Amino acid sequence: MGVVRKTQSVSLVLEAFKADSKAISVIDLVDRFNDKINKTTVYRVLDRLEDDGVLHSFLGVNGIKWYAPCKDCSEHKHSDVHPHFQCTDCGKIDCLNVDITIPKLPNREVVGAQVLIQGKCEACCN
Amino acid sequence: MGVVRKTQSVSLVLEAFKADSKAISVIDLVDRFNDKINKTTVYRVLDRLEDDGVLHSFLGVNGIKWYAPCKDCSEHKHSDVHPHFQCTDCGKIDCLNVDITIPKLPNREVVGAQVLIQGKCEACCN
DNA sequence: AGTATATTTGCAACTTAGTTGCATTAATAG
DNA sequence: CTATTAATGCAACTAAGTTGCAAATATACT
Repeated sequence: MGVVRKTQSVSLVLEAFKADSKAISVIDLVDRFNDKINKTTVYRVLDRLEDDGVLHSFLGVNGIKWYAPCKDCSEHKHSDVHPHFQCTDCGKIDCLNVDITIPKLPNREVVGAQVLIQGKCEACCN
Repeated sequence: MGVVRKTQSVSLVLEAFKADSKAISVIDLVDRFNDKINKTTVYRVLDRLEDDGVLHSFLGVNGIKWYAPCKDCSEHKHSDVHPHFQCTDCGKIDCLNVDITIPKLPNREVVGAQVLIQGKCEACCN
């Protein structure tokens, strides 16, 4: 179901994620492409790529949207239960390959969770 | 150090939290008091109450700011490691009295974490 | 290749959450 | 009850994200 067309904008965005394979904030992407892709288009491309299971999104410390490449996400079932780590020094975000166990909650039906761990990243620890 | 004066605005805001003791979004508070307290003042009162360790803040699903009464938070050391639960049906948020264990991360210094669990709340499960 | 169709894009204008500066008001100390 | 300092209201602003619509472009079909 190639709902997502391989346009120039899509290629550019995907290249950005291939380059450093970390999470990138929408703001950063909009800024990075501000002479090549329109702001609105960046938002829409990211939206489509998320729908297609290529990227997944989450919120950083200030409620800013970030995207990262999906590894184990399929189009319909996003396994977004992995935590993200945001550095308080440089602000960069990594996806962590760790599983966080969400406790069973009586009388509640859990469908997902967002975990954002804050601290100093590997680079900033030196 | 009574840096926070007991003004009318502060009393009104505190009453709101005493009333239902759940988390309340800033948007809700601004709206609730829109004929009694100026929007800017609501933001500033919440800010001060958080500094004083009376309330703690966190972000809901759409990056909207929420506040909840602190139980074990002191003025200088906020023990904000408890998770929050946001209902996907009614949108309300509870503080959970559960501890989430953050895994040890090699080469990183963890200073905190924000955990937002999503699902159906007790009321909406019936 | 050339054309039809549907998706994608750019633009401008808008919405919404949150912030800032500054003059006025009100709480507390003395 | 006055002086001092913190708190408030207002208006204007910032920044992230959205919407509608006309123009452009990718794909499917012949």
